Amino acid sequence: MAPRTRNNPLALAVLALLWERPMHPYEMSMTLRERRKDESVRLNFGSLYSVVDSLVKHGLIEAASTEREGNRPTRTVYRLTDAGATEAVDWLSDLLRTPVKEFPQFEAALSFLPLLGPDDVARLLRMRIAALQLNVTTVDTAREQARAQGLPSVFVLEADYDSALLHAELDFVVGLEASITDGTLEGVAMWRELHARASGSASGRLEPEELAEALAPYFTPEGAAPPTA
Amino acid sequence: MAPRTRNNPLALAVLALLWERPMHPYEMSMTLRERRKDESVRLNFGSLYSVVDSLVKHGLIEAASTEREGNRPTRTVYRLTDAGATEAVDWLSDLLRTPVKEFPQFEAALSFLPLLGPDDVARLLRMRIAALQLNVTTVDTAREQARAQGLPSVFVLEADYDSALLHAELDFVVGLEASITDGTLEGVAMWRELHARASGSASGRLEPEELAEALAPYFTPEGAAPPTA
DNA sequence: TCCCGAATGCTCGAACCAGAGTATATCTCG
DNA sequence: CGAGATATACTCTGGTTCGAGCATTCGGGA
Repeated sequence: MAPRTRNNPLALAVLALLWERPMHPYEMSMTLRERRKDESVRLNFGSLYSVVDSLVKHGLIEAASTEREGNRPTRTVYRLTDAGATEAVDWLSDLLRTPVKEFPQFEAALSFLPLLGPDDVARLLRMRIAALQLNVTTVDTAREQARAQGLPSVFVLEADYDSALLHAELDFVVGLEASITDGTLEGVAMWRELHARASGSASGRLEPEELAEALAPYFTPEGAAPPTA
Repeated sequence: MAPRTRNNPLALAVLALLWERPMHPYEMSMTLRERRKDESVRLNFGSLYSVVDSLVKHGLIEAASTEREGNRPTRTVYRLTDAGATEAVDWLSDLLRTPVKEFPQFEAALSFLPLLGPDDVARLLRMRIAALQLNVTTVDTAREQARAQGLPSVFVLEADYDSALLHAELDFVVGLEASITDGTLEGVAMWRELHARASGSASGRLEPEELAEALAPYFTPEGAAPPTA
């Protein structure tokens, strides 16, 4: 048997839910929604069913019964196996112990920022700031609501984490926007000049050569020799 | 033609690289490595070649020539099309303007934390803290090195962002570990009791019923009625 | 009574991705 | 000077993921 790769955390969610009681897939998805776990784990129907199949194939869960209510499609109810319980604990422990490298899309965007001009970037970042502020209030009111319901913090730590990351991103973006706008970001002058020339050109876009030349001193073919002063 | 989905940021990286000059796929991957962009964009060979194919199919890049050196496999050199340049700018703008929901694995883990006992969790978090501290120093020395090479900050913003997120996570985890250990986290008493009973049981693991009962007051079938005091 | 829309519960295909595998060329080091 | 390590440059395969689509049932209003 293929030695299971732990790629989709939705599988962990399934194991965790079945820990409580046997369920059929649709019920799992509804339960995850009800508990807002779909904010922390990517949930979509197609993936859910294939994840369940894969868990069955690896003996971590098993069909407990198939039932039907009225004339609806039959539902298969699954239960956790011993191997599944062990796997849940192991996997969860691993995730807590060892940070995994993530690739946020915004980070990718930052990598290629110089393609756009500084003024455009600053404008876009201001829009991002507004959106982030909205997200912050959304998350924070959701947290308050959970507290008001008497749900102890232990059960909503994921929201706290989310909030912490959101605030960190917001701070970063605010600082970045400011440093571009007021020109204190190192290299912004060169960046601006590059695009000033470009906007005079036919396309209005940065010309390939310009960018290549600007980068050349730092990334020579021989490998990042520092530009001699 | 299928209206291209913007899922893999590696495609954006390809567009950005070809903006500078035509390249063949292997050269792209090496350039990304050299510039450390593989820290911000998930790069692997298999994906690179399929991403390139897909971009060709959608007319965003095109084969410029095929060449061979000595007896090596032939290389196809690609160049950016006008449509590709537009797409790069649009996509990049979108990524900067609009935050996209990410699903960090650690957040998923936090969602299912109560499966483990508080002492185990605290121990695992202490290991995570050590690992995160190591990552922080790694990222920060890399940044300093880049600065020492004279590379202006505009070209390494992604590292700054990474560092900001890392610090935020570190702070969060340190706080969480402390609040579990000293018992100030709300609900930790109940959590501890749950597992104290479990460890006396045959399996040494939390019994399904225990967890279900603990959760029941907050997530009733009718939908999250607050437990009446 | 009958139709609309929401909820229930799953199926399917196409795209996507990861990473091992392949094959040659060059470099290195005793 | 030969053998292994490293670099070059893909190719293949099989699993994963997405999201639209399908089929049924139920409740509620005209």
